[in-house]
Amino acid sequence: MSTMSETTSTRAARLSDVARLAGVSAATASRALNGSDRGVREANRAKVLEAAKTLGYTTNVAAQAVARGRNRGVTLVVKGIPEDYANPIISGVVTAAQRRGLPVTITSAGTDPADLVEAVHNARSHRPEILMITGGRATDDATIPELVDALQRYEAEGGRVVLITQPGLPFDTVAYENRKGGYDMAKTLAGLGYRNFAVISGMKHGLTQRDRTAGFIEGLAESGIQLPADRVLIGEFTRDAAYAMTGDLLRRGIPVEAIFAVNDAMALGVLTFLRDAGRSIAVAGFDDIQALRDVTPSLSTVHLPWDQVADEALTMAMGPRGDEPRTIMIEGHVVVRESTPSVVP
Amino acid sequence: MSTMSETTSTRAARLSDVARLAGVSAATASRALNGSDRGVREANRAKVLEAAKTLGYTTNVAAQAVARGRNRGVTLVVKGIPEDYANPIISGVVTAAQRRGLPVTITSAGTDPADLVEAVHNARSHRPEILMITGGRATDDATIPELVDALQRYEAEGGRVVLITQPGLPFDTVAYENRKGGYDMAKTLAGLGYRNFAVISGMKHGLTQRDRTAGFIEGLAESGIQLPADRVLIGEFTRDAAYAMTGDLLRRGIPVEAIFAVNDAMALGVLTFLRDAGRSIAVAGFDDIQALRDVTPSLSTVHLPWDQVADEALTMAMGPRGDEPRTIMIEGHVVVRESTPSVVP
DNA sequence: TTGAAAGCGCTAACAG
DNA sequence: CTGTTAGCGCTTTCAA
Repeated sequence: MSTMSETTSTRAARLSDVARLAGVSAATASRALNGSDRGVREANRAKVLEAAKTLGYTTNVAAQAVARGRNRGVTLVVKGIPEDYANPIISGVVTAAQRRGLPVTITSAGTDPADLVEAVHNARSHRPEILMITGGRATDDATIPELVDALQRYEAEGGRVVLITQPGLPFDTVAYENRKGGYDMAKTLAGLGYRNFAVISGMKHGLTQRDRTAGFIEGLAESGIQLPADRVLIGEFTRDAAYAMTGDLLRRGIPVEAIFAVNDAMALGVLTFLRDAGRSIAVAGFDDIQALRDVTPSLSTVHLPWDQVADEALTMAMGPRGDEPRTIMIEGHVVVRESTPSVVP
Repeated sequence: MSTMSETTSTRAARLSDVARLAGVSAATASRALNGSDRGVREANRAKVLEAAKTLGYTTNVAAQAVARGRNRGVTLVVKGIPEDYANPIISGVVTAAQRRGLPVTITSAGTDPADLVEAVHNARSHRPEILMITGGRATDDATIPELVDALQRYEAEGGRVVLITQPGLPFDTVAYENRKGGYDMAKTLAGLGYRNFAVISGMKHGLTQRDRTAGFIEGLAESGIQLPADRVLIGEFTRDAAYAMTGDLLRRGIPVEAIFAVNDAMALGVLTFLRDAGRSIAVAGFDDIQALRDVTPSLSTVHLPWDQVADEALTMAMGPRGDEPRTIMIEGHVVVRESTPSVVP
């Protein structure tokens, strides 16, 4: 009668189906397919593998996770994927995990602090072995206690937590020498002959930008240059905000020779504004993200070894847990490119 | 004796713990916490919610998935995350799913066709409601049958599959009018006054680039311009390959006025090479990815509405399945920017 | 509206 | 090396 439309909702093949077809017990099939054990006779293993293939069997990871109590692999929580399309940490972690044969699951949290907490709750509900969190943190973040609580509970339950970028929380952390990077950049720019600076920075309470800015100011001071407070502009941590801030800055008519943006995305905004405005001012950034390598002029910045960051994080997560939370600091180094030509005679 | 180190490996709170604390049955707790039902007295619901909070309870999604037979949300399989850091589809899907309150899981497949198959197997093992796959496909891809098989099984088991970008497979698909885009671009460039062209294209059997190239050639032909076969260069589908290919092209000494790269990433490679070589030739791309908006000269390209693409895909996936696989074609439109100035007198 | 009980598909002792 | 037997934590009939 009815046209043979595919209403036939097959049941997915289960382990027991495979076992039956192979003529072994479910336990043996399990061992052959997913067990870390070696204990399966070769003949049986082959039979099971073949049965699985003809049945199109796929492990039900959910069931596996329930039985084992944990999900294999790492869950990476990233703040604001939609905005930050070129997040270098994502590809770093994916690559590093792939190399170790670990499945990675990426989940995106909104940019709001509360979103992060929610995303962590979600991630936790998947019971992954490793939970990695990346994205800046602010000192005035009211959700921190809640976040820490959720994470601590998670660790108490046997999960491993590694934070990237957010030092100061009681968990294993990989962070960068933001202050030193800013400091080095200041020295470098001073060495290049610049004297009049401005800093384009992000949210007032953001840890990352605060340290980078502080380091920069310190470096200038050591070079005998005082940075007036009104030369530090603060706004959103984005390219667009930086674009706008640069406009504000120039409109004030201050004779700036070089602008330090606390990250590359913002530096890009600065660069673009200057180009649009037909102004020629030196610009430096921080991060050295891949996505910017074709920008003109090429951007002077503080290079951060992203793959290494990801790798250290994973190594930490896979090793035994220490008595105390550890923090690995990654150093960057200044790379001078075209955006900051020497002005020394 | 022993320092009170945190060896206490707590068990994660379970539903039954919550139920006990709230003084109700597990069934009721379940209904209050995750059930779509309404049938729980308000007083009880409140008690359960509070108990869950004090216990720091998080649903065990794995167990939930086992019990329900499916995992809520969409799993997005992306080809080659590490390389393609600026994949516009990722952010589109994340955004669209977020808007609908659907959890998204992103998994990365290598660039090799076999990797895709493996990634699909993996994704399938999570039993998500919706499986979305994105990434180009080649006509000579030997793994297609296997891929189709895995996907069909998945659908037979009740899952929903949506392909983005890979028309011609028996699944619901969202694709772009690649041919038309290439065609329009050719007409546009011809209208701008260009006469001598070259095309920088990707893998020989790649569907996407093939269509874009074919459309472009057709558009030129209609404008009375024949494109000699040796003006179509073929290589990897990447910025770096395009960079190298442009070098090859110019070394041949052919008088090219405009280069059409089949995607923006490649166009970027072309642009950069030309800049490095100090040559001034018009360049056009395809995709209009966000990441390139600050490039100089700004890139003329075929704009594709990525968010709409993602949205259509999700709408398709959430609606009822049709008798036949449907394909939604998304049209792009040419955007002329600085990289292709008019040469008409 | 609520609870008891029977699974969901898999793994992990424990014998054999 | 292999099978048997319990669960893992949650949902979902089915009765009450």
